[in-house]
Amino acid sequence: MIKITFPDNSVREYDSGITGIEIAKSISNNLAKEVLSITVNGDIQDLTRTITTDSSIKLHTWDDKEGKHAFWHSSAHLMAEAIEAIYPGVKLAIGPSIESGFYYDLDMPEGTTVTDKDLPAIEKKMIELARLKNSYTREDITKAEALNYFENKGDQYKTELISDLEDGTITLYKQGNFTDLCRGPHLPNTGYIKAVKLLSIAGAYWRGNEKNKQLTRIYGISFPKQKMLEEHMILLEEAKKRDHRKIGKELDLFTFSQRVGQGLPLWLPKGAMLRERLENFLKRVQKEHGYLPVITPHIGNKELYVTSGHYAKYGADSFQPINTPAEGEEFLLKPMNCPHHCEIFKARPKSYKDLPVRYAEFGTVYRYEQSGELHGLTRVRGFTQDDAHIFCRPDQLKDEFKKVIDIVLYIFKTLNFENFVTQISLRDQVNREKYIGSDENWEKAENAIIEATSEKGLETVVEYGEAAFYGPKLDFMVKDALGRSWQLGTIQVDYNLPERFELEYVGSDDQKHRPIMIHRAPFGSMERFVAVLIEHTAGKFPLWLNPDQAVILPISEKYNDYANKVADMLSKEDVRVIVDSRNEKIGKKIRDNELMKIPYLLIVGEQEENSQSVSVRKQGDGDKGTMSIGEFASHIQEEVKKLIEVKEN
RNA sequence: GCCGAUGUAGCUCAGGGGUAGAGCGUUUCCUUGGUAAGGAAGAGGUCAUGGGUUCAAUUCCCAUCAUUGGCUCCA
Repeated sequence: MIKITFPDNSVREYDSGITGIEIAKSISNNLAKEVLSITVNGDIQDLTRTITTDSSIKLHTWDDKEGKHAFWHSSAHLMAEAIEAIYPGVKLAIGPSIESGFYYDLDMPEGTTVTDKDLPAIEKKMIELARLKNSYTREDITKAEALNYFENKGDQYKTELISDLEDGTITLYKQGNFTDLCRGPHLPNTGYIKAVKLLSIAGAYWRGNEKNKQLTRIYGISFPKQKMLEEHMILLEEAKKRDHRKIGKELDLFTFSQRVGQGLPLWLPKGAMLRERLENFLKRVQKEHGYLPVITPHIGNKELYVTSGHYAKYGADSFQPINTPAEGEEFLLKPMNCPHHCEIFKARPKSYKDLPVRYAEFGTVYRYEQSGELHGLTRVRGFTQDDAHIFCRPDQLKDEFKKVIDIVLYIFKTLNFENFVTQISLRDQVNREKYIGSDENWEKAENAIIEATSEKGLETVVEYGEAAFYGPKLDFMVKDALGRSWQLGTIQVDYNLPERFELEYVGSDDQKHRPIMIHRAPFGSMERFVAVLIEHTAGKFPLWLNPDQAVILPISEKYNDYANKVADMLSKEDVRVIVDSRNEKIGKKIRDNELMKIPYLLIVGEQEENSQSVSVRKQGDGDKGTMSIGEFASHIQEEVKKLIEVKEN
């Protein structure tokens, strides 16, 4: 007998050689049906593996990510089996489960291409194979045997993967006629997979390197019940409705013009109003935190960027220099504000008593992003950073860094961004040639970030290789409607630019010292931030940000004059209000303005004119009764105040 | 930049080898209304651009541009 310990610390005894699925069955038949994988002493395994020693276990169902992982990973194998059956000669690369589903990278036989039209046939084959309920069976073989097997099969990707593995046992998984190199774990059999949807097809480089061959990647998702698939598809539809590109068009926020150029957004009046509100909000916060405004030009002499190191790093892939009538004179569209700000710092001598200085600018920068990478407002070629650079002494660094964290968190809190990931982006541990600066400075900078975040009690993930070329970063990542992650806020510690620009201050010892620089942008860029804000709110912006806070709807054209009078009065009270004076019935006006997501609809007709009032209707919430004009104005002011000030603590 | 898809009216889309359609929007007129679509008439398109095949191309083929799903990149 062996002792099995469960997550709640209860212990049961079983015969040695029991399997996970049998343990589940011993608890309840329902659990046995739902369980998908098992963790045994910290090791995720198949349910069908035998347990022969005292162990602590956890059974995973669809509700755990470990359970989904096994399910989707098995689905990837099932898809590969189906594809091998339909396209003989296909070579398989890798096929993992991902956060939402799975994919497989394939090298299609010469002359064969797969398009979305072929996906239903693969889905059908997968379901057909799933119904056979073939077991996923695990087999341990030696490295030599594995190499031999895949060489015979002519699968160079698998042989390459195996060659890189340590000597020793290698595991294969088989189901039906399909064998794959795999660590597992997998479902007991293919019958668990009841519903499959192949979502898209894309190119992906072998091992993620663009110098390698491009393979065909098929993304899919699968479920244990047909109904769950249907629900998931509805969810995807809902997410599409929140897409900032769609809402941006519907609400007249921004547009693009081919004639202006790709990736160069045009902010329409309503979008500009929204953005201006955000900028004013941040300006107020920054003023309270001791930031000083600066303004710099959109271009800079090429030498500026040679000094900063940006030219060597990005020059070839950027907008190319602007020439002047003078021989050999070249200017760059600015891709960064920091070199300009360094020159501002340098313009006057600084004492240690002057530090920290914090220069802030909504600086528009231009970067030649690859054409395939442009995406709505989230990835563009011209954008405005809510940039600031803090120049401080070493003894001030950590404290300044923590203050910036406070600003970012305050902003996220005010805007109800609750689901964000805080990522510490450090140097690549192996490839260091892409970074500038001394190891010593890098270590100091990296430690400063690690200490500041831990003292702030921030939950962070660490990513190596994600640092900027001049220093490590703390990034705040937020997801869009479709689950894609975008970097918004960023805080970066930099010892290098002060060196390159020979920045100095005079210390209390009357000696020259080098300041440390913090780059920071809480929004990241106005473009990207507004995009994510649109997706978070589905266009229902908080009252203090909405371009129009209220729209006045006259019952008929007879009341247009009164409507305009009300609009004037409210404007004087700083309420942003418009009048819908179209010759339409009131029902139509209500519908149209509800769809435009304007927070308050004010209906005015004979009764309101007589009593000098408005009939208030809240967006999505119906009739709120009648108020005097003054009452409504103070109601709006109160609501705005609550939204942006109560969260201060 | 790479692989795939897409490009028809301001927007959302249908159509299809014989030079075009719907709904919404817009314009004009009727209507002047009480909490999510009142009615009528009209305007609006070199079917992304450039080549090719064909008696004939918006439709088929190729290229370019743009958009888009990914990949790589992202100061």
